[in-house]
Amino acid sequence: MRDVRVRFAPSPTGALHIGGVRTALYNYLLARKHKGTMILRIEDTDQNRYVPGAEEFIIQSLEWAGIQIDEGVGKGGPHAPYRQSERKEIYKQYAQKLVDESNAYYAFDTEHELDAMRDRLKAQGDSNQQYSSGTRLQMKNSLTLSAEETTNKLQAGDQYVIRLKVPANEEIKLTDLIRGEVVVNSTQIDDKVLMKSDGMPTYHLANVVDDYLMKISHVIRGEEWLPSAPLHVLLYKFLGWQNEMPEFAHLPLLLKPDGNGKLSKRDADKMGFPIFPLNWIDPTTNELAIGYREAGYLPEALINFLAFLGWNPGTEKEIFSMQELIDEFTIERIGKAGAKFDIQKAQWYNQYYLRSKSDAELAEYLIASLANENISCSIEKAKKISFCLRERITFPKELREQSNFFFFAPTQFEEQVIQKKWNADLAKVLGAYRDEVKATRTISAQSAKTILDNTATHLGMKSGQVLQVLRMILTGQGSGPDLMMSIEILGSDEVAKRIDYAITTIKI
RNA sequence: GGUCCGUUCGUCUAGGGGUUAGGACACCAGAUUUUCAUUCUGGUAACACGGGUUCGAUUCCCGUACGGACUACCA
Repeated sequence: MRDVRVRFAPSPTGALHIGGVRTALYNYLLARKHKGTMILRIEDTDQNRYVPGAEEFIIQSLEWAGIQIDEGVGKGGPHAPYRQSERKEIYKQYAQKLVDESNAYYAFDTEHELDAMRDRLKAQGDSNQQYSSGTRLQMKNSLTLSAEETTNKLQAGDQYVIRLKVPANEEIKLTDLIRGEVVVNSTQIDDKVLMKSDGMPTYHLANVVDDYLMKISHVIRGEEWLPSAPLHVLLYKFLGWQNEMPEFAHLPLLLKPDGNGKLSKRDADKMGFPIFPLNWIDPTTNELAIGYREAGYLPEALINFLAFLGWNPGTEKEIFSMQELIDEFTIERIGKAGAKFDIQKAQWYNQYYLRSKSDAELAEYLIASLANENISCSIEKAKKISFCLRERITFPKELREQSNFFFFAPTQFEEQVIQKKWNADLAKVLGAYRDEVKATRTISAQSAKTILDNTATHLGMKSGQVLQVLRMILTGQGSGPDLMMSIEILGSDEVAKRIDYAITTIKI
């Protein structure tokens, strides 16, 4: 098997989409599995759609996701430059070669003329209105113009494009690693523009030339490219590179969660989940789209989730680190059908990976988010809080949200609970409990429990009768983490203070 | 419209000529937790349809339906 060299080749027309991350991931997994090379190539041949910042966004996103680039934009390498806009001259040579060998031709048709041709064919009831073997001789190009006219036009600086001369009625076969053999009749393929009038190549030419020059072994890309894959095969053939042609694998698409169609930013917004890996501010609208990172997803969770959208190891194991994915990954086990995007599964993965963090790691996060609000907290306390909350959270930010009562005493209590449970006897128990707690300098969850039991029993009650109210006056909430552990963290002084406040405030 | 690709629980999927069609997420119930969450146990739930081939088809073949992608001087 030849050296595995794969590329992720996005176009900087906006933020990198989550589907793009998956495509990059599959490329990366194959590269790492075979000790190959992962290349990042930027396909910026459309000057009109270029979005500033998109390239940096792509690089940062991959970095965050843990997808490492070995060669390419931002990294360099033996086949630089890796930005297609900087390789114009290279494409021009190959386009010229194709023209010289009569596999391509100059075309001078204006946009208006092209529209007219399509309208005419449509009116005739033609099933497809293409610039192809059937129609090219009715158009204005170097096949219909005399050599002299063509030369004159070129020299006069007339606008032109170079089109591929696709032969009529030839079976073009290709083997897709995911779909098997795909056969298309060349009559179905139109004479694709290879070089645009602005001197830039189109995707088709640039892609084939670069994949050849960069010695790409496997082209792993989205299914939307499958229809044009036969065209690419034809290009390899015309350029004499059929023996070096990469293997193709066209990935099933990520579909929207409800209904059908491919996943779009609109769907994600509607359902309330991120579509981009990182925060992205649209440069034209200035609108902020929250990224997976900022929404609290851990990269290992996202990667595990994404890997399983269309691929599985054939076993019942569902938790995979990047290294395990690399070890197990094979293209053969990629599914054929599109996968609906299910954010609930992503959340489940997130919860799993978040839980596998140590108390110290969670504490670090908690301290940082508290620091943003100028609230100080010792490492010890933060670790205890993390221990209490770790089983209760899906996202890191919940650590801060659910720990609020540790830092701020409740000032009001739920009417319903108080109305229902509060009475003179209970107040008496609470008063006694406060005194006992206050007398205990350092209170532990264990001692908090013992004291409560004793106090309640002594006054003819059961601790269970007091617990709900005690939670309410201590935390302001009807439910939450283990109350005795919470008391330990709060400390005896604070607990006494809060009970005191409740007793003096609540009047029945 | 044309070309290409696809179709197993609600979702992601395993499987494969004879299976109680397996797992995970979600959902529901019970247990644990004197709260909630967690955890544990259990449960509901799928081979798109019609023809072949075959002793037998969810699995192979052909159609149909449905869905998707593509059909630009966009990638």
